[in-house]
Amino acid sequence: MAKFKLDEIDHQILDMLIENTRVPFTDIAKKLLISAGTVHVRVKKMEDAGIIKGSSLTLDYKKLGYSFIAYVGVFLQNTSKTSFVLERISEIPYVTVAHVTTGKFNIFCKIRARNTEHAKDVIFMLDDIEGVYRTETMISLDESINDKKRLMHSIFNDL
Amino acid sequence: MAKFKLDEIDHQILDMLIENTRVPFTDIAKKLLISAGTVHVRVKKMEDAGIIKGSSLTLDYKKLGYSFIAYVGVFLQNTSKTSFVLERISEIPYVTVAHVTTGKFNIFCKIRARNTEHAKDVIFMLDDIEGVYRTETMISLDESINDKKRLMHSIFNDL
DNA sequence: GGTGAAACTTCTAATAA
DNA sequence: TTATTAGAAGTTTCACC
Repeated sequence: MAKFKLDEIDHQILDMLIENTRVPFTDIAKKLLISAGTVHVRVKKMEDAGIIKGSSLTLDYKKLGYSFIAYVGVFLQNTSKTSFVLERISEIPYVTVAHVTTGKFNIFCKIRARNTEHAKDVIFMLDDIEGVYRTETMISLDESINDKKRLMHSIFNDL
Repeated sequence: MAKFKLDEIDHQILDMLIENTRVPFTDIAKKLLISAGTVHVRVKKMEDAGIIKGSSLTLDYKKLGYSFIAYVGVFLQNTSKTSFVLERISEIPYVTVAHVTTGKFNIFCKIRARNTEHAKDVIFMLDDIEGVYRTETMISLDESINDKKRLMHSIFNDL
């Protein structure tokens, strides 16, 4: 995968859009002392290059009654069953991310649930998948998410 | 934390915005057979209630040269050092998420790096934090992210 | 609550530099 | 590559259901 060449202006545009995707291009233009047309062209270019894959809302799941987060490590009976199990896992909506990993576990996933009871149900669903030997759960007591902008700054300085 | 009451229309609006935050309100209105003004008011209400916390871009980190993902479990010498260590961890931009967890590890984090070499540097940074006893790394070979919309549908059906 | 229309702002594509 | 510009499109407010 080739590295895409971002210049300082692209970087600044991304910076503003990372914080709020609906910020008007005219505002970005004003801040960067360029025209809104230029912002438009640059964003389009980054979209076409696939750097910007899309945009999404950040929701408060706690306010929706889903305050429980856990990570579940999955041990398989046999690694040849990996893709089958991944498929089954992807059918569970409460699993938000799944990884095939090296190290202790074969598959590693993050789940989001209403409460302990509900999480138990979800973990049982995972345990019940054919090919799963056993699972190990880590309950999150507190989640802190690092600023995406910070990472982007480091990435930009590396390029 | 009180659960917020979303009705079918709010849900549909969220659904469209989750997929693309820049979809025009007029498009949403057309699809849901309501006025653009109503969409506007509803979105504002969800923002005010804090359900919608913000919006952000989905970036292709691989294309930016950052294809390495790992999870790192952190063992502390003493749990009283948790907040101090979390502070230090939050200063490392390559750590994207950190959790305080029950179970095997005291702290659990996700890192994103350029490559194995770079990841090693990041893990050494974690190891070097005062109060960290040792760490355990799981390298992600493959990440699959479940559709946010699927989770929202389940949440909506639960409410 | 919702609507429709007016006033205002922003987007976008073509043209020019 | 960037700026300008003008018509198209979107947002937001408000008087009225």
